[in-house]
Amino acid sequence: MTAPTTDPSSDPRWVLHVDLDQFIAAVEVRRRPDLAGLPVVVGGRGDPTERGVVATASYEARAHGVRSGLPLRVAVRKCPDAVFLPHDKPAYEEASAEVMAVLRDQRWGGRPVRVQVLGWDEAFVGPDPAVGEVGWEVAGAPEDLAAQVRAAVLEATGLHASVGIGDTTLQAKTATDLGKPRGTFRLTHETWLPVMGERPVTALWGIGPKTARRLEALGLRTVADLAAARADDLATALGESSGPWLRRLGRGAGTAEVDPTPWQPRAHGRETTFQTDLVERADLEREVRRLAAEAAADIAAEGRPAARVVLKVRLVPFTTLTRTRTLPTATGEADALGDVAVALLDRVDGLARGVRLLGVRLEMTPPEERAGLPPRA
DNA sequence: TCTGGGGTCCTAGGACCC
DNA sequence: TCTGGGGTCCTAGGACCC
Repeated sequence: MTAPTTDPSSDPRWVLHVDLDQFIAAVEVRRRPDLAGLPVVVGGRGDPTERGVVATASYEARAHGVRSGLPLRVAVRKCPDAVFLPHDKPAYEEASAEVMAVLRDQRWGGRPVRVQVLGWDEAFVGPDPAVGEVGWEVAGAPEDLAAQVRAAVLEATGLHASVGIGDTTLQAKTATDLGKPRGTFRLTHETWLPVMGERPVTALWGIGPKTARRLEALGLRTVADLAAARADDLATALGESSGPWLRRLGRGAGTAEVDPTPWQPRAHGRETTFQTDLVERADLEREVRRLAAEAAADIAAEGRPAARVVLKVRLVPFTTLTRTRTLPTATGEADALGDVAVALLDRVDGLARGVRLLGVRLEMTPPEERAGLPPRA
């Protein structure tokens, strides 16, 4: 084994992050071209008088202040002329599969690229490491692969994508936002701090408002602040694992490695927010059993039993809590899992206040280790 | 204005054991 | 009899992402 490259600036490797523009809204417009150019809001059952939030808004609707996560009832006030559509999961899954197939068909340096799927509408795409260091440069610039990918996706699916290029996956993911819509943007070790340094830490993948507030208490507001922070201070304030990880985030650090291993889910769950709060015990039990049965069907499709059952309850007005039971023996049997989930209801106080949401999550036993390999390298 | 549904990972505290 | 330290498992909650 040779030592890994220690000087990142000499490393020729890079990686792309491909992200579809307003994916869900774009899929809807693709099958209803008459909606092109109109404000389109997708979410819930498509009825803005109901409980629900915006999944995706088209750019025309965003111009009115409608964004993901906004309650539909608020969205309709901000943009009364918008077309409201129900969330159609199977349609988006199918469109996603089309896009990922196009990405996997791409070649670079004479070899198939590697694809790491991150969600319905985004993936890392990188050259096969076997292309070799010389080959990376000979094969061309990353901007060429970015253009190739965007053109291929558009031609095959009619959907527009933006692409970020980075020396690390974090840089690539971050760069995509700077290229949107329908664009390409590149970040490198050299340009990371000049471009990102003065931005707030929430611009980083994995830092939300809560972590930002904790960092601000340490005097760290910008990406540059975080990059220059003392590792010890971060570890003390935010945890042995999170502290060092945050510092690496600030520096745009990491690798360009794309992991093409298919995703192995750890759990499947189902949850429902009721249009009117539930109070009756019989209604609660019926809904818990329904959710458990649906989640059981999901794990049965994986061919793996459940090791733990988690019941989630959102009480009126909006208090959310969970109750968990680790099973003595893993099972996939829907009725038995329903019994466990219903029994967990007894460990919740305050059900009489009314229940806004119920959820059942089934955590699966780990998948079989591949034969011939030691467990957990 | 009133807050979805699908996930993952981390942390902290208590129980229990040696 | 005044009290260590480590490891593991379990539970609950928090935070984040798409």
